[in-house]
Amino acid sequence: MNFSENQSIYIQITDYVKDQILLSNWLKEEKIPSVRDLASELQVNPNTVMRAYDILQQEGVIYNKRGIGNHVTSDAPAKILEARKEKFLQSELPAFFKNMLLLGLGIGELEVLYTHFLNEHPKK
Amino acid sequence: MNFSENQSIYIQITDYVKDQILLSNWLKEEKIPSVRDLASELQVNPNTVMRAYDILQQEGVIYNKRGIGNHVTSDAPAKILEARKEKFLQSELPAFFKNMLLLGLGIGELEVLYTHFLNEHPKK
Amino acid sequence: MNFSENQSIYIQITDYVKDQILLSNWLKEEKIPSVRDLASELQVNPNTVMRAYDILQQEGVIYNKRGIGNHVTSDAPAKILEARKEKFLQSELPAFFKNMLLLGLGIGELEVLYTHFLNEHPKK
Amino acid sequence: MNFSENQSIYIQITDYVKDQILLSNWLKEEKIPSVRDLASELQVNPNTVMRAYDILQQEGVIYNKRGIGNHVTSDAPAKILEARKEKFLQSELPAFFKNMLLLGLGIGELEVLYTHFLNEHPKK
DNA sequence: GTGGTCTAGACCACC
DNA sequence: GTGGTCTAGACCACA
Repeated sequence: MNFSENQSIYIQITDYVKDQILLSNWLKEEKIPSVRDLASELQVNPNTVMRAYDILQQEGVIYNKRGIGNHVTSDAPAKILEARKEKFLQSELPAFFKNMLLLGLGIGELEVLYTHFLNEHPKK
Repeated sequence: MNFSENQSIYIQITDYVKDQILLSNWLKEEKIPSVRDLASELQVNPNTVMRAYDILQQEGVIYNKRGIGNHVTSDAPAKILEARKEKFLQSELPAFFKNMLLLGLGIGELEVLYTHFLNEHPKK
Repeated sequence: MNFSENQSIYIQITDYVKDQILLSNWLKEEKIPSVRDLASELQVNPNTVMRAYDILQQEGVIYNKRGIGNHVTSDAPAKILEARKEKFLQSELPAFFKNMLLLGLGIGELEVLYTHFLNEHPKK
Repeated sequence: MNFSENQSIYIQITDYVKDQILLSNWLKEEKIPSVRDLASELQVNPNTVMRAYDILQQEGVIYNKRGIGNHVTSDAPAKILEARKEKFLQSELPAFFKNMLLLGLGIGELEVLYTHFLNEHPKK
């Protein structure tokens, strides 16, 4: 995995885990990779993975069974999706609209660009 | 002004200055607020404003008349617009469309949200 | 049984066993559940129960008859009660009183709360 | 400061900070010691103090002014007191009453012990 | 084997 | 000066 320079690694790891869950690669109530395993897979220090797991636990996305490992909570996918939606509507959308105004882009032009985008990124 | 937690303050200040120029609040060849004045207005350390002005100078958005102050360059609005457009098309737009897909949002719903936004942010 | 997050499970198991003895659910010289049985009943790893039994043996609360199983010692209730009393008076009581002061709780209010508690936890 | 063996150091540091606030040694909106300063004062690694400060930030007890340092929030004392009260009523009180029952201690005897305690710990 | 804690030390962005 | 991130490595409790 290649990490972006703009964001701290542990945040990118939380996003990575959430993606795996949303993509159903890691299922509800199933064990996820141990701290050490994921660390060696992603080529980072175990402490960094630990920090990501800490955050995910606080967010209720994973939980720990002592001595056994971390597991996906049953409502993890819903929570993740909800949080992303919230963030999109609250912060990304207004910023996007503001940019449209500044750049003089109307909803009509946007639609053209969107159609373009869909053609280049067809559903699998 | 309220600063976001996610970005460094000096970057937000450069954006603020650029916004003022794009909105024609600060005109070409006109003097902009001194480092000290803007610092006290925005409630930040003068060094922070200084750093923002440094960057704006490097980008050719403002220039310094010794002993007088900083001024907007004559091609500032064009430059800023160009850069914003570039960034918008290259990185923001694809990410935005990707999120629309993820959240199952169509161009129709987007139009409704946009109309809403326009009503809440009428042009002066 | 629901285990607290704040304490290790094997400690909670020793407390559980001691409670059973104090409540006369498990009598002197009687056989107590085997490691496996208690483990499956409490939904924990047998090693964890084993560790708890080890400690209880060292404390002289239970003893092992080879090939037969663990039994409550004849002086177990007295020992447990003595230890609890000691701990209660030495550490819990002062901390409790200190908290009462901090929260401005008097002996009168405490009595009300205690009556409440008794109503919700009637003796069998 | 002497740390207990039973609890992780960073938790004890959060309690230490809360105590300072409750005792009005550190006032609302005032700067608290920097990570490095407190670390050297308490003879621990800066990372350990950092972890404590992280938690306190999440709890809304302190907040960070970038490049300047951490400060006590204005509602910190109320929050801390509220949390301690909650914990006392929810977990300490029931455990305490349960012990009273097991040890055959009535409210009358408790009152005697409390009077005793008050005599030994007079208000300053 | 699992996670959790702590240290030492480096480097960085920011003010 | 401030906090924040990351690494390397040790040690421990727990299952």
